[in-house]
Amino acid sequence: MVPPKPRPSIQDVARLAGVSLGTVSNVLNSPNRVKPATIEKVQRAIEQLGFVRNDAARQLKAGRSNTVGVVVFDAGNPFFAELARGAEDAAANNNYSVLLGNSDHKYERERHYLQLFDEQRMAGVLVSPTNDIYDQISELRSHGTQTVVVDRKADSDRCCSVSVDDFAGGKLAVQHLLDIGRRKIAFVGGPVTIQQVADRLAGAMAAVKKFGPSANITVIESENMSVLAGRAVGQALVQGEPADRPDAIFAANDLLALGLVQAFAFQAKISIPGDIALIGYDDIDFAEAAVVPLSSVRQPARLIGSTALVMVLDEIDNPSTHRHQQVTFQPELVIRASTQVS
Amino acid sequence: MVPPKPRPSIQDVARLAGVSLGTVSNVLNSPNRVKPATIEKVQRAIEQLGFVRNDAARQLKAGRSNTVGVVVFDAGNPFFAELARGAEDAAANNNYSVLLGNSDHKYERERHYLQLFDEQRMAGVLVSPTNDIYDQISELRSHGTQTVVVDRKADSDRCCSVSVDDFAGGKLAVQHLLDIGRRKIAFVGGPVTIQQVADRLAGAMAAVKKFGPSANITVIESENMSVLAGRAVGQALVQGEPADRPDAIFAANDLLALGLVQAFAFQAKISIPGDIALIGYDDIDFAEAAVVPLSSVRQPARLIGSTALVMVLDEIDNPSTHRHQQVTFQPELVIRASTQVS
DNA sequence: TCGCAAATTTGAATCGTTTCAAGAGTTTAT
DNA sequence: ATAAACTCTTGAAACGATTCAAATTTGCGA
Repeated sequence: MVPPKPRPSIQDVARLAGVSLGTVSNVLNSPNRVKPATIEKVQRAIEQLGFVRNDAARQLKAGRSNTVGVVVFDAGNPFFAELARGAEDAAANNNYSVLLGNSDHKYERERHYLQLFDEQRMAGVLVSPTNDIYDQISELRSHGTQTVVVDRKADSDRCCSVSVDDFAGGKLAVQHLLDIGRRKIAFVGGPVTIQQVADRLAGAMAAVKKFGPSANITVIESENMSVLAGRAVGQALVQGEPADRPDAIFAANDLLALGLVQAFAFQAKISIPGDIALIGYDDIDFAEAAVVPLSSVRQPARLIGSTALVMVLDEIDNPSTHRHQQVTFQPELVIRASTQVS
Repeated sequence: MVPPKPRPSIQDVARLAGVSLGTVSNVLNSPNRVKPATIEKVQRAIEQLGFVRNDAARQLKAGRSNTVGVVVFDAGNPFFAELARGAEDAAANNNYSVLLGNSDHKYERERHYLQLFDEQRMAGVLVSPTNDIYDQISELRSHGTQTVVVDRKADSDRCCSVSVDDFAGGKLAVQHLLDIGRRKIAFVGGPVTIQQVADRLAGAMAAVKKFGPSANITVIESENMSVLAGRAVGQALVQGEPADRPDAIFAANDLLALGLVQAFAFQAKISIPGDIALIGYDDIDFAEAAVVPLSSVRQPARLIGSTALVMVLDEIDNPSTHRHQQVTFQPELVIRASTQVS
């Protein structure tokens, strides 16, 4: 059993290479100032010792890190996975790294990650906040960690945010359902305490209201936003009176919509879009690949991620000239078979 | 424009509270040694200044961090998302944090994250390696960063690994297809250079071989392992001669299988399991929720993650008594409608 | 009131980098 | 040959937390 040998430091490298520690540091950080022959010597020593920079010491001296933390509440949701990917791409282009914390819908874990990122003096943080996390975000910001809110418009103008206009998205979806002649609309989603759900619903209602009294919308609140929850709602509809059924459904996300598709398609009880037209939200890969390819409202997930990252970097690099901004992307209607009456 | 005020240090807190910096540190780390009244004073000062510990300094002194890095190649794949979740749960129980790096199938990014974790002196690392990353892992290990390989058996016995017996899984799947009377089996998956795919295929072939000459298996190599790739293969089968079709398919993962389902179900060209029985791999949530609920081979993703994390912690905490081990979980057959001839 | 042990508090030393003024070598221009 | 102007290299001084031996205070019994 060898005692864990201490890792070699820049000192050890310097000693082995026969130079001073300042020179080793220069080789690492500004090789142009060092004579090529010396670089050679130092690099040989680095290799020989297996030296790896200690980022903790480096950060301590520098005062900040080159890493941006991202907190999402469901890393498994394709939308967030895509968003994170966008952030990573943008970071890679700027010599930053992205580390992901998955809060798994748990408030406590979300706090934990924000605390961790604060202690680690992350250069910046991207966070898709649950409802009650705002005070902690402003605390983070007041400590000097630049933060950008994603997938939701920041309440105040004291911080940047990148989001998609969920109201417009909801309106777009329902407008489309009305356009193809449906009048008895149902909204499936929940819990409505989630801001995004509430906004999409509000948009949906606005569309119906604007259309006039011949159309109406009912709200079916689901347990959560998963495939299984969607299927449960779908099964209830299948078992209910056909006369009570809506002729079109707007689901608050694609997972729900997929669950509905499955419940309806099972033994072909309800035809899509014949009996019920169906539109989802997010346009995840599975939407296109469903039995009945699913119409959806596309959110530019990747773009949201990369934009947010660029914004946080701007805030980091130009704290004095930086102006906070709320970027809101417009969602886009994607029409597929589930709302196409041939 | 205020210049970014430097963050308060433990020194500032000490000054404001009128105690020495050692006392502040004690309040933070061993409050039992400090008089309650003093704790009170110090905490007030901490609050007032908005002091947050500087993890870089703490790590520098301590020599190691409380964070475990996890590198996965597709954070969006439900299997890995679940694995990460398991790791996070186990970490949370032990006062560790987990940070996720998504390599997005890119070799270069995988290297980048391993390098980053090395520089950050992560307590440990969990990594699901692509084929060519082994030398870098052993480098990591030789630097003293404890590493556990997940979702793949480590080549050498010099490091821990947690995996699932893919050979057994493949065998299980095909044995089941044979059990329900199918003889003309097809394997869909690819590229076969992926170790996991190769192992599953080998298991499948072993099952057929053991059964005897009345059964046979053909390999249909897919572009990749996505839903779309599965659908492409499925469409080719739909368009081909019915006589050439297999009577059962084993897909190397559920995404492929879902793609096949969709191609077959479209206009009900091929019935499942009537014409072709179908079994997937991974048992992701979508499998149960498919039009035809999908039989699959379940991998205990969450358990893999938590086990791996516990193992890496053991290696961290007891470097001298720690024995490397290769844990291999057995996969489990999950039978659903897609292979049930009623 | 005094003495001694236990309970608190102190602050210098340390971790491994980066920075930067100053020193040492080289070259170029006269 | 000498000054001026470079190019390289050096090493002490941070950064902010933890540790720990030493100093100080407190509590208690006689």
